[in-house]
Amino acid sequence: MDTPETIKERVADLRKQINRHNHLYYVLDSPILPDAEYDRLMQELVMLESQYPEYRSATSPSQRVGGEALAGFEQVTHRLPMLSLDNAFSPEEVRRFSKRLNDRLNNQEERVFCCEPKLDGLAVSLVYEGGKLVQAATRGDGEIGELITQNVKTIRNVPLELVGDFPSLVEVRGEVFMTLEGFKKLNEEALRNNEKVFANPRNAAAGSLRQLDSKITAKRPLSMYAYAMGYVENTTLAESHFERLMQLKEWGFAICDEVEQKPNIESCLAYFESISQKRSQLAYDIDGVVYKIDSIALQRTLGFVAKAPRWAIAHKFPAVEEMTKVLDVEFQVGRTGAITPVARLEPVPVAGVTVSNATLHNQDEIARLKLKIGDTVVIRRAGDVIPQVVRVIDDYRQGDERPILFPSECPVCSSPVQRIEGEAVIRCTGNYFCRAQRVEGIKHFASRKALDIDGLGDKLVEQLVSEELIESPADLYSLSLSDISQLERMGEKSAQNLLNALEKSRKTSLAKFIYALGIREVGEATARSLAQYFGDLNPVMSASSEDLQRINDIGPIVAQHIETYFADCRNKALVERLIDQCGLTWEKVSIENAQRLAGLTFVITGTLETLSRDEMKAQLMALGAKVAGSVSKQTDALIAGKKAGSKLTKAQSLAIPILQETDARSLISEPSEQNFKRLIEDSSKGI
DNA sequence: CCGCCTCGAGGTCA
DNA sequence: CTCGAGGCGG
Repeated sequence: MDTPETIKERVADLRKQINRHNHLYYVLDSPILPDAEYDRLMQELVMLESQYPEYRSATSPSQRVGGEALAGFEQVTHRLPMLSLDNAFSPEEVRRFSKRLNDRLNNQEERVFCCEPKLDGLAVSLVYEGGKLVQAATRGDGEIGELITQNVKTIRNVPLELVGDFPSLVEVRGEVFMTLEGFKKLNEEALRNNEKVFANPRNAAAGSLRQLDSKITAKRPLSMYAYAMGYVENTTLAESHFERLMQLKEWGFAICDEVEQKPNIESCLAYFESISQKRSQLAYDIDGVVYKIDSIALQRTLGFVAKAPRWAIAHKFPAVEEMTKVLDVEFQVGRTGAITPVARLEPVPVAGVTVSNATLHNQDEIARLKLKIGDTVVIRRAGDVIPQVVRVIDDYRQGDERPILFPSECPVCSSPVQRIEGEAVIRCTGNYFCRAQRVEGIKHFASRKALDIDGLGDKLVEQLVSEELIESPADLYSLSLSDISQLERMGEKSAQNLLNALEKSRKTSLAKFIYALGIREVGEATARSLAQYFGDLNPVMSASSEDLQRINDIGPIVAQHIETYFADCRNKALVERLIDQCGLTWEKVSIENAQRLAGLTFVITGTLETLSRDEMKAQLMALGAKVAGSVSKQTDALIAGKKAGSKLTKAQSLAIPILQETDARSLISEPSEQNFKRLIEDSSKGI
């Protein structure tokens, strides 16, 4: 008899069996059950769950066959940003990386590294609460990604539930990829069904994860290897990266077999050689190897630069080179008026993609290459993606090649071009009168890293400008439904979508707003520094070049660009209009950061080496911390530089934790209570 | 820069 | 139904 109890038990039993066989098959690679039997178990489970909804579960292995299609992907903010890695293309660069580490750590000891192949797939972030997979997201821009939970659940070697001694909350990062065998089979089947084939395994994997219907994803041969932990709560973790990977393995994740610990940088280079040898026999595509400082404590000390950890580097394989012909060279005008030559190439496949364009950067580059139109050239895809002309093959010259003539006036607005002494680029002097510069400025304003206005792509901006509906970013906000829908290929639906996106973009952050203005040399990182240092726009606008240079990483040139920008009344008018009329707003300082160190009180003493006490104070206060003048029982930690005096003695007598300058900097680059506690613990051990 | 997915526009056809 | 734009990821 099928009593509720027996059904419940059967469901639990099926899940247990399927999970076990999944693990044996996809993680341990040693199946003990025929596929047909596995399928039968799965079918029975799916059937029972559909018949008895009360026994359904978000982490049941039946999730692996996919579920309801979504209307679209939601966005999610990563608890810790997903950073990228610095690249090295030669042993020399790797050794320089090692030297940088040692210099920063102030000693020349050998360091243990964890080495792992760099899989050519896509990074994902998986969040487990109470051991259950509750969220999976793409990397996105590093801060905000897209929720692809139901798609990731179909990946067979991703555990839906963790086993063993796992933390109550853990974010795991890994690479989703397609094995070469899986890719081949998928394309063979596509060919049989007269569907289009995928260009390469990476794109096939990326495309599979972007399916709104997870039932399609479930049919794609995807795998994932975990390579790091992100945010973790409530557990003791190993103090070595390698050991942490082993912990991940214990919790049920697949880890790449080739991961190894190496005692020093030279053995990392030997590892690179051995992986290079093995590369063609591996079951998946890789584009290099990654070296990470193995000690988590050292990782913490080293911290991060703007978008990458200081303690890791990707050692990439040399790019594949191919030969093709330069059909023509065109000139593009960028946002700052820079005129860039672009080579139109005879399309040629390079490492799985067809290349038909390559930037030539500037006049010097063309002179260096001695390039002419009609030349046969060697091209490669440099560092991941951007095609590059490497050299001209002189032997293939026919004699009918034409020289590349640089324009003396802007190809768009016919203003004279200018080459500033010491700069490689030529620039259009038309500035605001140049349509191309205005268009590029608006594109930049709307771009993902700036105000992120969905649906406002290149073509649309060009249309809006050429129809004279807008000439500055501020004009975007006065567009009406009828303005937009009169355009080619813009129906009411698209127009309304754009209006909604514009409305949404009004709420932004100070850093994004500053970045969106498109001030020369002010990229994302600089914009963030400015926002964090000044906390509001007015002080940035009125800051002198000297004021600006007090910020780390802002030198005289960047400072001058910023000062010049805000000195121009047209720019001031634009900013004013954006805020007063268009209604752009942002939270005072970024609240998120402002609260990170809220409630902590520091005292700074002694001479700091890398920045002044005032700067350290400003940085800590920007993160919400208090900085007091004298040590008392209320002080959470004393930051002691060189030649610290009475404050140090007093802190010691009150048993107040003492942080070194490097600790404080680590705290600023990773501002969290958790990190603060760790630093305090580490420092107390040191005493 | 390129490949992939998705969506909307606008055509064709019923 | 087809086409092209837009968004995304590396």
